This record gives sequence, structure tokens and C-alpha cells, in this order.
Amino acid sequence: MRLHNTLTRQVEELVPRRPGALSLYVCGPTVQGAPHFGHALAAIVPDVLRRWLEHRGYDVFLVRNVTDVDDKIITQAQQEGVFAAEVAERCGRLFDEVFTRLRLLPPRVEPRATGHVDPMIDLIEQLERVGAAYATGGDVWFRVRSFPEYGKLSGRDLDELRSGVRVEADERKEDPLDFALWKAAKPGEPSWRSPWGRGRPGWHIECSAMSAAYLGTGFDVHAGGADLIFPHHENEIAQSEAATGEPFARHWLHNGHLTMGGEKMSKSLGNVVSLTEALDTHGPDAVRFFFLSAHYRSPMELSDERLDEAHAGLERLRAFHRATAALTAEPAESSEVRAHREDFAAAMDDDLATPRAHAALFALVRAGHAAREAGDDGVAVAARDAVTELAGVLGYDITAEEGGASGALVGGLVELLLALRAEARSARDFATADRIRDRLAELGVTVEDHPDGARWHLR
RNA sequence: GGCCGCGUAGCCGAGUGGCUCAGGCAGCGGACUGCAAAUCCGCGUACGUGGGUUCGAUUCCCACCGCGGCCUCCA
Repeated sequence: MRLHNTLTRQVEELVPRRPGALSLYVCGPTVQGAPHFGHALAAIVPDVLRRWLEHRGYDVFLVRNVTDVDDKIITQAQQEGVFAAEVAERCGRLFDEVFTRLRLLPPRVEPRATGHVDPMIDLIEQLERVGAAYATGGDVWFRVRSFPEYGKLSGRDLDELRSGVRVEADERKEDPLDFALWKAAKPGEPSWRSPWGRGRPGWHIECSAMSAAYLGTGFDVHAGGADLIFPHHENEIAQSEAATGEPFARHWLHNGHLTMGGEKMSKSLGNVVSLTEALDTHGPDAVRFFFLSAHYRSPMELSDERLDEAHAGLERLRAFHRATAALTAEPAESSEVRAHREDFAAAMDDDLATPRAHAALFALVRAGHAAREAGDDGVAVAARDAVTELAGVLGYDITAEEGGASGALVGGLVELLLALRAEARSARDFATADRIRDRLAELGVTVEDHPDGARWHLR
């Protein structure tokens, strides 16, 4: 498949280090607060890549880290008067919960920074040995000018950066652009023993150390939000390549940003839509559908209207599944179904063009309905199977009904009411029939009458 | 200020130097229905502005306008 590579700014063939296997590192969240839509997008994009390649038969080794020590976590903990680890633990659980609801397949490894301090220290010592790092007191810094290729990912020029002035000069640093590899501990902060005294790792070093620990050097794809390109990923490259002398990640995958009200999403700008709330009202599939309805690299405007549209679009897929669920015919050969499957594959192979993949899904839905109405059940079943399978590749479960309350009891009660309604209808007592349907609608149960009886679904 | 990207019908969003045509949501008409819902059929002279290149540009080039992102340990 072809995938955009931030390093070259081009869509290029994804050639894994080992044929048939893909090593993928994702910059995971800093567990400092509640997960928001941005975290979800940054996790879903690599999830879709992974699902697509696994669908293609690849063995995907996905590593997604958890940053569980960092300034913001410490600040938050101090405000609450608890240990930083407690904040990280609690927020980590929130992320787990949301990621599970979003149907993210679990990573093969989910390393925590605090569990990998030793390899980080080793890496920093290696950087000292090659002259790329220097210690001042208890701090250790990366010497940016020792790495001539600095800026190659973000397309930045060192001199322009220097004139940018926005990096505040720090007396301890040789150069304002140098960044922290290790920070001396201040009183009350979590800290680890190190050759430079007690302290904690800088942010960037953890990804260099943990990706190397699980994927080695020169792994295939490194993913993250576009806002991580500079400085985070630039710094990772500098650290890793200065230490090993070998190329770091081969392919860089970055997703675009979410905006709200025309501006980049941020908690300070009064977030209208909460992620958990959206999951509650629209369901995980609709939220995923929203994310994948635009190309992953373009910025997306988030709003209730967009989520409603995504919900409606997904509902069309679900309705098709419902309409064909009872068909028992053997799937028939169909050149049309095959052509739409190929369109889907071509779209996914072309830099994860999920909007086009959606179009292929809708084409299958249309063909399937048409076949069903024409009595061509074999083709309808083939289309249904294709839609179900390919929707699954995008992470949608269109066979699952929404609204977790659809237990056996609810189902039984609805069936009972529908049986009574059927009696009323056959007695031409439409007032009663409509009352039942209207009351059910108020409760979120939609009733559809079909020649073979009534079907119902939630919401 | 530097770097990057974007402006496509009511909304979202693909795509292409000319070939009938993305797709979705919303809307309108028809079919079906007791009425609906779901579904099917049909329906929209879209490509920010001004130049240029070209036989021909929404697509390439230039300028302009508008919008966004990064340049701060933000996904």
C-alpha cells in the first residue's frame, strides 16, 4: 500500500522492514486528564492502518506508549494533594475505558514511561559518550547542533529557529534549542536514581528508548498527531539517530487536527462536545465514522451537526444489515460486489482514503438493497457479507445494535407490544397501533413495518 | 515574521487538464405503506477572486483575498 510519509512529504510505497510484518509505534497519551476527541483521532488512525494491514494478512506489532510521568501530571497531583502515580493511574483507566469503547484493538505492548527509566538512562549515557549530550548540575541536555540533520522531519532550519526567540534562553543550556533529556528532581517530585543524581526523564527520550526496546532501530511506522512533529518527533529522531548512528523510523504518519468553532480544539476554549458524551449519545461506531469521513491528514471541524451526520450515515449501513440479516441464501458471485470490494481496497491502499472507502461501502449497500428488492437474495447476501466485513476493517460493528439496554427483557417487552400492535392492525384499529408505535418511538425504539412483519431497532 | 496546508453545490467531503457519473447528510417529486419508517426510482449548469499557460483548467503557474496548523513538554 501507499502511505504519506512526513519525512519526504510524499505518498510513497510502504515497504516494511520484514515482508509481511509491520512494526508500528504510536505516541500515546499523557495520562493527565480526561481523554478528548484529539486523543481518539490519533489512536484511531493507526488502528485503522493496523486493521487494514491485518486484513491483508500482515502481522502488525503495535506499540502504544503511556506517558505517566510529566510536568502536567505532577502539577495536577500537587493541586489534588496526591501522588503523581495516583493521577496517572486514574487517568490511565479513563483512557483504557474510552479506547475500548472506541473499539481500538489493544496494542501488542503498552509500555509505561515509569517502567522504562533504566533504558532511558542507558540511552542518555550513550548520547553523552558520542558527544550529543551534556550535563549541567543534575540536568542533562541534548546538544542540538551536534546533530546536523536536525529539522529534517519538520522542515525547519536551525538558524530560523534560533531567530524565532520564542524558546526562552536557559542559563544552563549551551544553546536555546537544546532540550532536556533528564531533569533534576525538585522536592516532592517523583524521581529515580541516575548517574546525574535523582531526577526524571524528559518527555522525548521515552519514545526513543521504548520504541527501541520493543521494535529495535529502523522500525517501520511511527504515528502521532501533527502537533507532535515539532519538536517531539524531531527530537526523537535526533536522540535515536545520534545514539545509534542508524535511521530511526522509516515512515512517519501524522493525523491532522480537530477544530471547533474554526479553531484548534483546546480545553481552554470551552469544549462543546465531550468525548464520553458523544460516545453515549451517538455510539462508538458513529464517532469512528465521523473521524473517518474525512481524510486523516486534513483538519476536521467537530460539531454536533457533524456527529449527527456521521450517525445518520452509519445508520444506513446498519439498516442494510437489518434488512438482509434474515436472508439465508448462499452468497452468489457478483461482479458488482467484487468491483466495489476492489474500490474499497484501492482506496485503503491509497494512503488510507477512508472517505472513498465509505463510498464503496455505500455502493455495496445500494447494490445489496437493489438485489434484495429484485429477489436476488444471493447477491444481496454477498453484498451484506462484504459490507459487514469491510465495515469491520474500519472498526464498525454494524451487526451490533446501539443503546446497551437492549437486553433480553427489553427485547421481550418490545416483541410483546409489537404482537399486540399486529393484532390491532389486523383489526384495522390503527389508532391503537399508532399509539404503540409513537410511544415506542418516544422511548427510542423505531418500528418499521415490512411485508414479513415488523422490525424494530433502538434509537 | 518564518515554515506548512486548505478554500468544491444548503452542509460535509472525494476527485480529475477534456470523457454521463464520487459518496454521505439535508431537501424536493414519484413508487411502496392504513399512515409512517426503511427501501427503490428521479431531481442540483459546485469547484474563493483576478490574471497566465493551453485547442481546452475546478485540475498546472502567478498574484490576491479568506481560513487553519506548527514555530511553547498540546493527539
